[in-house]
Amino acid sequence: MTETQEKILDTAERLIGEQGYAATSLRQIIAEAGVNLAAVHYHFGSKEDLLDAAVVRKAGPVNEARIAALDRVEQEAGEGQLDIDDVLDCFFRPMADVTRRNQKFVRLMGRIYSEGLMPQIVQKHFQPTMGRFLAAFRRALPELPEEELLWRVHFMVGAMAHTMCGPSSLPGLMDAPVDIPRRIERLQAFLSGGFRAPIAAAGEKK
Amino acid sequence: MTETQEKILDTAERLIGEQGYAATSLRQIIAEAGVNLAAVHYHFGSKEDLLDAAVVRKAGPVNEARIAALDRVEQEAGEGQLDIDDVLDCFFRPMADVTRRNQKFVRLMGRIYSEGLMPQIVQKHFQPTMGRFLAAFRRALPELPEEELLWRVHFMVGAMAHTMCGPSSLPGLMDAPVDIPRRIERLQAFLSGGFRAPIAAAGEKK
DNA sequence: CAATATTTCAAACGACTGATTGAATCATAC
DNA sequence: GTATGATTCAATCAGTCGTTTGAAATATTG
Repeated sequence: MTETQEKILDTAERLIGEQGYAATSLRQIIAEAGVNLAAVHYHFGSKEDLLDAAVVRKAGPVNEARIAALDRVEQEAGEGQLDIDDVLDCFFRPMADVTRRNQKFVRLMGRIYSEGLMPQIVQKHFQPTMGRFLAAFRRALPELPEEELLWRVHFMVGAMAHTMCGPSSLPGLMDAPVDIPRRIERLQAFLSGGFRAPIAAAGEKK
Repeated sequence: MTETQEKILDTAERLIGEQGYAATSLRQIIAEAGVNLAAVHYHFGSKEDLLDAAVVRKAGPVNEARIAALDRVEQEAGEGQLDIDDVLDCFFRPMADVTRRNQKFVRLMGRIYSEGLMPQIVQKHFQPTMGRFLAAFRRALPELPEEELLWRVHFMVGAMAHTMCGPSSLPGLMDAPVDIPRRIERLQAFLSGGFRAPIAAAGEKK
């Protein structure tokens, strides 16, 4: 990994995280990175491959740490039931850890999910981890029907993506200090309550 | 409101909702709407103003219905405490209602929030309603510190935006029938549990 | 019908997009 | 020291972007 490649990846990670993929041009990236335009295509091939490289560089270690933590928790549990808070912890703690060193990547991840324009990237880099965690959620919440479980994981991803993307648009949070690990703690507690909630009755009219 | 204007707004609502604002070009909109390119600028002024018009057209009635529902619930409660489920119902039921007639707008709303590139639009059209609901959430959850409450509302918006944006990327939900009102019921139950959850201890190390 | 106002149209504007080229520069190895 | 490969560079490609223009077409009014 040359210095040029790292400068490109760092800048792409930051700018795409802040502005989105479609709204960020290669020329803006290379200008702020201080490299030549052709270097992007020489090292990465295309704009889409650049995003892929930026994601895989950071997502790989995070997902490995998630799986490792889940392995540990599942081993401790043996045949018994899993605790939903432990599963959530396995999922969010590695993200909080990497965030302590670098706030930019988690915003890129939020964009990836929110923008939703690159399902193949989500598929390639996050789906295997998601599969493992879906199984863990099932074990932690065996009374939840499969479809309800999938939706609740979907809600979790949405809340996470929006939370990681940037400062809140709510008046009181705009100028709050950006303490993302604390944010993740709050999110985790909120999601824990959500996962434990009773299922909505279908078609209730009040 | 001429037929041309409606065709433009309908198509913009659909395409921007599906693809995002930056990724959708005016030429794609006018091609699918079957109108001339200049008509967009003649009727709306600019691309940004077009988005604004598409939002205000549908968001206005939804937010009015939300406020009306909240008025009713608050009147019934008198001086007493509000029920969080009632407040959530005031917020989500008008959205579910409009969704039963038109699924496109709620996806556009999701995009607006997710893309986060137009804080001024969110500010202009959603902030007044949000202010009323923040006060209601405070009354329903008086034991929650202000900052925690703001974050939980933020999580709610994120889960909502992601859920409204489109089909889930989770394997089991990709080909599920798109029953958005049912989706909203599930989301509401999930959020109810989240809002009631105990607050996370700060900096817990497990 | 004539006159006025509103709306539509094809054409073009300059700026910007992602991508490509071939020569220049650098590093490494013989 | 020179040959070889890897990397950087300015210049340019064809295409698209949002926006503007002025003339044609349509609708409205007197």
